[in-house]
Amino acid sequence: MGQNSVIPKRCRGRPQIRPDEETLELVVEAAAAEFQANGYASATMCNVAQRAGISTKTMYRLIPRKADLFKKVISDRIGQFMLQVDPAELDKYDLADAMERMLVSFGSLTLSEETIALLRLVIGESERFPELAAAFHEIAVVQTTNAMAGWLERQCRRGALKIDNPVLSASALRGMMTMDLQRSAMLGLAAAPTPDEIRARAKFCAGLFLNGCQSAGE
Amino acid sequence: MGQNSVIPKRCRGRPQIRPDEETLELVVEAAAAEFQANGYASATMCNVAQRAGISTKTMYRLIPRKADLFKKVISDRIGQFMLQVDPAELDKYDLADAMERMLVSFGSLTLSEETIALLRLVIGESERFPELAAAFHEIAVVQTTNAMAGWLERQCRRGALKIDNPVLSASALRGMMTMDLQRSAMLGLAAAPTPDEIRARAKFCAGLFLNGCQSAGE
DNA sequence: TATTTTGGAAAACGGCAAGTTTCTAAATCA
DNA sequence: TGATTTAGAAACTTGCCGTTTTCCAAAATA
Repeated sequence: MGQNSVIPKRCRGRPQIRPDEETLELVVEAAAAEFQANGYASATMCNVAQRAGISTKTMYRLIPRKADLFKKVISDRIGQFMLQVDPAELDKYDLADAMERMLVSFGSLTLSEETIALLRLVIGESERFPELAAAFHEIAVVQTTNAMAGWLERQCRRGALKIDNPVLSASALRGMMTMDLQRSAMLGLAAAPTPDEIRARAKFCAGLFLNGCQSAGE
Repeated sequence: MGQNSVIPKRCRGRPQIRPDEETLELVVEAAAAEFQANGYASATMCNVAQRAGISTKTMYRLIPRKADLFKKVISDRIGQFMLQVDPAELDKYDLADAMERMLVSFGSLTLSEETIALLRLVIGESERFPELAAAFHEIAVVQTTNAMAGWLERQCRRGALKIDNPVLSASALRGMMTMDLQRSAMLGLAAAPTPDEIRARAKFCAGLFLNGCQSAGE
């Protein structure tokens, strides 16, 4: 039985150049480029096939609908959005440094060229593909917010922070860190920020979040 | 000369039902609804004419290209984005209240159904219409940020705040106030927030911005 | 070599939507 | 009333694109 699945059952006729899975992978990569370059409506299946270096016939055998191809492109890429927050690792640093590091991770994730292109596509097509919008939100927003909120809560238990609503605080933190940078990039008005820019903004946001900016108390 | 321009020069033939300007206004409103409902690519000129209650012939006489119609819809609506920050008015309140009020104004502006629909359109079509993206950014982002930054700077001069970079701080403040709410709405996952929700978030953000959340100093 | 299976190029098909045109009715002046 | 000008409905043209199909060369087995 193990042998059956390993040994390729050679049959008559011209053999496939690649297994279908590999060809499909080529198609999905080509489609990602095409959709990102032109958006859903203006992307054409002919272009996708050309980018992939195969004929439309072969492409349609593997993935018969444009809408399905789009869904596959998006959902394959949504999986990248896991924000790794390792509390034990972060505990090695003092509070401000730890928060800064968390924000750098988060910023690098959400401000990459690829993420921004993906988000632009999902927003633009959220009417036509609401299930993609929901999936994106669940993974890229809810889960990363929860990861940050969990870390905040941990700091509260340690007595380092005093927060009533960690989820709300995490949401605010995300917003101050990435909103403007992400939107400028989505609108095509700025390149995705460099690591240095991300670090600088993380440092600023950590300071603001922890200390506020009121001069009265100082 | 004044009379010449006031007296309508009646000429032979069937008179227009409305002056062209009014008809064009109908078209633009109809187009706004159509674009918001379907996006640029899926909106059809036939639907626009139907919504406006006119024929395609009349519509094309007034605005010959779909792309031009889209530009007109968007740029007509970009003008609404002036954030009014009246320092004299805000000075009547204490710092936290004043900031809360400013954030409520800002939130009401940027989190309305209409603004969110507009932003979604601009983002989705920023490849095809980069000049619209640039105009939107200048008016809706740069100018409102500057208005907020100006107010922050004023508070610094009064000694109420201590801020190195008011523009960066304003950007952070905007982000924490609106990012998540706006994105959920843009993705179609939540309705635009109610005035109560906006007020609550403004209060939270003002507190966080002014005081931070570190418990060590308390 | 004959048969079988595969992939590619390109034509064909069908529908849709941008933009045009034709035809007719309405409304006004001479 | 007749000439003139305009609006609108609907048919039409045109071209694009998703999808299917045809035809043929390549590559394997028997």
